[in-house]
Amino acid sequence: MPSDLFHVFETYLQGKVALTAEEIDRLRAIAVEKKVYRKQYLLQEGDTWKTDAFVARGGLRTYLRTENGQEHIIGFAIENWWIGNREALLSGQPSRWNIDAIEDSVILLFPHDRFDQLCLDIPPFGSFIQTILQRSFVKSQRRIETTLSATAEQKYADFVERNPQFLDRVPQSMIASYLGMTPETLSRIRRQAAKR
Amino acid sequence: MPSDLFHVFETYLQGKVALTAEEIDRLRAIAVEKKVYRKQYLLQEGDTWKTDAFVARGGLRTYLRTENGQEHIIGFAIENWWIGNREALLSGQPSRWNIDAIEDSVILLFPHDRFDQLCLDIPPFGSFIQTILQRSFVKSQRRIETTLSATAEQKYADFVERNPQFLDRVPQSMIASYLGMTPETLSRIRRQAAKR
DNA sequence: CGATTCTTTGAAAACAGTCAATCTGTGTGG
DNA sequence: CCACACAGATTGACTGTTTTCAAAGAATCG
Repeated sequence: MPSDLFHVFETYLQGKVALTAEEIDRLRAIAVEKKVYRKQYLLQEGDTWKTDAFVARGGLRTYLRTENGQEHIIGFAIENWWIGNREALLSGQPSRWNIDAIEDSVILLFPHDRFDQLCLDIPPFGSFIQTILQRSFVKSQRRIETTLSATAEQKYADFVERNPQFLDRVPQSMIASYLGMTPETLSRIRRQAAKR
Repeated sequence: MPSDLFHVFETYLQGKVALTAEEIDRLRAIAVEKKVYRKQYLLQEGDTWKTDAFVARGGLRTYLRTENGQEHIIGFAIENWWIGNREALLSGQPSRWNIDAIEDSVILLFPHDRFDQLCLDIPPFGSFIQTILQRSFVKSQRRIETTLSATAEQKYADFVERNPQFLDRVPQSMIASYLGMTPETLSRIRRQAAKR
């Protein structure tokens, strides 16, 4: 099995931002490929996080584990998504989150210092990344909205509508966790909704 | 009453980012001061939003009104905070949120086009603003965490710890809305917590 | 097939929401 | 200065939803 998945990233960039071959080479030069098999960690709480990370293949989850052992899912990421922990990256502090693989995955890791430098050196790339970040922010605010205003059933309907790509790749119990309810509740809600 | 509160913004910038007098003048040149009295709107759902906005005085709330008339508070902002609707700003679409004043307030409005240009023209300012945005993102993720993992009582304790500056300026019923509970529930929680 | 993991179901308990009434503090007008 | 109105906060009784705990059913994988 060949394992150079940088081309996935190249394809992703196409149509999103116009870069020269040299510029892409500069990105390639700093990319490190990392395989994370199912149930393995990409990041564990307590560790530091100093990279920008792109999922080239597979799927992962980011989650918080509380003192009493409960896991709360912050988010999912599959191929062509960015993943990581902005808080730990900006603060330099140990991560409070965990990231592990739901499927065998391949991640491209870009050391943050160098990545940031490339954002400055290649303005179109920099503003592209900035847009990605701002969209993440908007998404996270949308999630807060839904959390505040929607019933459990509406939350699930909203998730199905906005994230159909996860439905068949993520266990239902993890979706429940992401939505802030127990697996039992989600199961019952689905039964209710199916009746219509 | 003199009404030039740009100096509040200047004071805010000091120590955060080193700008020359000319650079500050360029910011001043595009700033428009707007008074928003208590209960008046800075932004109404359906309107477009094309500015970056800095609160020079007073306090405001951002909230979502659902079909059945319920209000859900997205956030608060007081002097020295930025306020606005990034989703509407980025998309150009009509706002789904409302922003109104909790106290008589004065806002500095920077037309987004020109503001963005200044971020490019004055790199230290640009990266300062970028940092602000990233911190907002991190904050919003923190809020999601708390929503998912904390009990009602923990949510309130967390709010008190992180946002003491709002406690004596925002009605308790609005804090309840922000935390995703009814005013009655918050009242009961406070009584419980006081017993210890 | 057997083991493991995930989902579903049921019954009881805990929790938060609703509705309605009362209480408290603030500010206004007579 | 007092009386009143108003907004916000509290309290109680009740209802509805979600969680918890336990067990049984699917589905998946080696």
